[in-house]
Amino acid sequence: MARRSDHTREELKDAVFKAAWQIISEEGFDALTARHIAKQIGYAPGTIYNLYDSMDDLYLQINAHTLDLLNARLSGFADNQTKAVAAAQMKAMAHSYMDFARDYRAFWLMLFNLKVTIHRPDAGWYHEKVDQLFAPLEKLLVPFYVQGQEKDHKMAARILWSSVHGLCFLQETDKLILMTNQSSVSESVDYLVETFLKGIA
Amino acid sequence: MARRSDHTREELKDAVFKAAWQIISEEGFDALTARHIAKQIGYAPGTIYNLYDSMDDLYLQINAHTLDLLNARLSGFADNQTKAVAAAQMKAMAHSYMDFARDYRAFWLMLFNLKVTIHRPDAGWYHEKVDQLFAPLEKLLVPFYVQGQEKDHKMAARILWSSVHGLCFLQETDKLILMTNQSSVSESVDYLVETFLKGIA
DNA sequence: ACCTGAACACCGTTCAAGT
DNA sequence: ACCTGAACACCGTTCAAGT
Repeated sequence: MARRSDHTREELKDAVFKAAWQIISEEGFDALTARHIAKQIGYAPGTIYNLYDSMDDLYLQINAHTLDLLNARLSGFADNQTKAVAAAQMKAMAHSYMDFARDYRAFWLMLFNLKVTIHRPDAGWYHEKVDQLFAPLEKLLVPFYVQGQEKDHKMAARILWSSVHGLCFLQETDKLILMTNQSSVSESVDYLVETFLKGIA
Repeated sequence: MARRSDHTREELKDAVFKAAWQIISEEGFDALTARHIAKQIGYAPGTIYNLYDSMDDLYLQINAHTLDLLNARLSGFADNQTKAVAAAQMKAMAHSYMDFARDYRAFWLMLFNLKVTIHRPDAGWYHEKVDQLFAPLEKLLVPFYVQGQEKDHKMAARILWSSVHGLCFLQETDKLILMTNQSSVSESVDYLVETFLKGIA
């Protein structure tokens, strides 16, 4: 059909992204296929490959946007407080993460999909977005470490982050049946944060 | 071709399982397809569906066997020790888990593949295998809790387990770039166990 | 009774051909 | 220059037909 003048390249790329986002939120991430998107936007499947390198590329762009949303949600916590306040903030942050996982379930799951690996040479920008996740937690941990303990401080942020994620992930994906009743997941997260902070105090 | 008398049903089912296991270990879990297995054992794809309900069913059987291997590896730790000995045992157990993840990488990853969900009504036996994972850690935590703290005790086992897994998973799948150098992952696990135990002591 | 293999409804990706 | 859509090489799963 030759070039369609009704959309610029950027508009079209955005239309693909938006269609993909909608498909995922309505039907889950495994419903995201090139043919499905093509039908949605009224173009041929091949067109998508004019705009994105591959479906994995598009998948990565989606994940990047999810990380932006997550970073925005986690960056609103105050820093440089007393230990007690910081502890409360950390709990709130962990719950914020769990809420995000529920609010954006399909997108959050995609971040940990084994199908997609990020070993492409140009994915430095993606790893920077991932690194941003640690910053707010590191700030909250400031009152717990003195100068000269930078290594432990950084390590603690990553450990605590991984731990909270581990609990959240195993719970949400039903990979482990961790709890008997619903409420005790957040109870566990609180217990984890409390215990960990008591351990480093 | 009618019935082939060269194999009993059980032998054939076993052949499918073994072929699947081999394919996974040699080419990764995404190489596991019905057609691939069929070619390997010299049967038609349809035959697999005589022996297993679906590919997901076979997938679940593979996971079950992986859990058996994991349970076997983690069950060899002594219990009812002093706190100090128990702490050392817990670290060793955590490292054992990380070693298992590396030794059986493709199989271990399958346990957490989002593609497969275990919401089938007859999967109680599977969840029992999963529950077994907590038992050895619970035993090691005995010296840290007194009577009346059964709830915290059980919760602690699940939290610690999830935390170690979280670290291991994010590291092994490159989902987060947690560490700068290789050695610090096990360092982190040690720090986690130490800090957590200090927190509950 | 067991196994086949064609068939159905899908995939991601490519690329010659059209406008 | 852009888009098509057929083509290629795959999927999981089913089931009439053969022995």
